[in-house]
Amino acid sequence: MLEAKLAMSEAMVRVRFAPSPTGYPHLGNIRTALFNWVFARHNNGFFILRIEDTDVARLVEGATDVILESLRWLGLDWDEGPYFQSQRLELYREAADRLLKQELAYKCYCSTERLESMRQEQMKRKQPPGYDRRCRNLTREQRAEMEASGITPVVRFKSPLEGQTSFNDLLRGQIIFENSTLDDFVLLKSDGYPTYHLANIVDDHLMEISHVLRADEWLSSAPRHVLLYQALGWQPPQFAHLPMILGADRSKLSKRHGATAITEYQEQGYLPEAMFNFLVLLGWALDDKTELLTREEIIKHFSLERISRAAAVFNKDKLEWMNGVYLRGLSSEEFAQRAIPFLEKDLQTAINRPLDIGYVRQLMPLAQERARTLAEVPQLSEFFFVEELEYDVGLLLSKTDKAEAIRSLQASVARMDSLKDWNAAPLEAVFRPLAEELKLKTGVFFGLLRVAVTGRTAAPPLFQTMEVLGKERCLKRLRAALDKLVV
RNA sequence: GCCCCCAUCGUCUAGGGGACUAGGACGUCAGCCUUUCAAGCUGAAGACAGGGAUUCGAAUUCCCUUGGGGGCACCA
Repeated sequence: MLEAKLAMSEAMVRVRFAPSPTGYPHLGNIRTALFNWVFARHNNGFFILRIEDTDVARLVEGATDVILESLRWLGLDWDEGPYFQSQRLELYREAADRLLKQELAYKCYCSTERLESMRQEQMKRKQPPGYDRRCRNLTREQRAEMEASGITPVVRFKSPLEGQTSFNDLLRGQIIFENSTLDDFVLLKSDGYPTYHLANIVDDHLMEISHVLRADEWLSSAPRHVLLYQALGWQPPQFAHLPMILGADRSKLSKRHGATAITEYQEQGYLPEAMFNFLVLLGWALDDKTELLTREEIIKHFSLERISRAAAVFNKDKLEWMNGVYLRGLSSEEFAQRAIPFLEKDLQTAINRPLDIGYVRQLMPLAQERARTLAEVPQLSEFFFVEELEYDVGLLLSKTDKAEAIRSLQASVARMDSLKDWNAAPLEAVFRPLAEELKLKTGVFFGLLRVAVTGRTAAPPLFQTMEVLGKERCLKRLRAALDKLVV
């Protein structure tokens, strides 16, 4: 019984996403969250959210909210948390005290100025920068002296001076570091807050995290973490360092790369389901051909073994394509629902709000076929809403001369006037023969009508557009076009 | 400078010794469809970084070089 329980808890997957609220999460951060979440769901495990707010100086107001919002947007629900490290300071202090007591850590009184100039000097001499361990072996007297001078010390870890530290990375195999390349890093800052290294280890242990799936950039500090686990006598979790997502210039994603915050993609009209699908494909693939997968399929098939080791460059074109596919896959009702906020927000202010929902529903399918993002919908459909079309007369005359355009439009007005059944099919049944009568190619004639009716040369199919616009609007617009030509 | 990771079309990737004249997707180009646009369909161009080694056989294994990335804070 006990054994069964042990085996079970051993197999229990508990992963965490542990962002720091020093900025808004970008694609890379969220991809890490997503891999953790999918891994948890695949294994019927737990996905834990932990906010690593131990840097008081760099804390960004509202960042935590944006983190939560980003996760919610993508449907990455968490089973525990959010925990806040700022509320757990006592735990880190206890761990640091223990290490101090066991002489596995020591207090360091060096000033930041000294450390800075030391680093400068090391760089100048092309030496690897790192703490020179001046305080590592202070005598009792020296320490008393420092304490007396009122300096608030930091606590540093006593890294082993020789030997190796290694661990098995689930993606990369055995990773070995020479201890001599590690310096005595800080565990506890002088403000009483822990550094990432300490807090991370304490929490991962206390929260019984089974797998740490984090970005590649952490690989270099992994030996410090392993050493810390050893010093504290704890079993380290399994590590997997995920490939990073790079910007188009192949460097680490940062503010420089434009739309970094994931919430901006929401504003730009991307669907969370498309983003989810796209993101999982950045570093993971099911097979040699599947690109489109539902969330359920992803959960079902996800595995660490199929994660690639190489960093990936974010390819926005592909995201856009995929978003378009998801957009077209929506029911027209669903599409309308999602597009309406964008219409309300971006349609020109001269257009009355609230919009006529019935009318919106009618025209949405025409935009749905063409949009790659929801943000494009207002632009694609604006001509449906404006009272007066604004366009250059020249557009009417791009394929015909003036006399012919006038003659054609007049004939069209006459036919329209007498048309009872205002639908795409009957409209086409009227205008196709009319083109023949006018001795115009359909391309030319329909092109003329298109400009008159939409003010553009590129628009949804003419007769469907006319159907949605309605007889009154169409007549009005043809007459407006005639006015433009006659004047 | 030191340490670590990585390396297949422009980009995302499949490939885990013979099934590879290296597959798919985005993008690009061409054609078809067509009242324009979009979508769709068909096709084309496009990659195993280089050099050694192992092997009957290497995109696949090993080594070196080169290239790219990351780290080296009282930041995470």
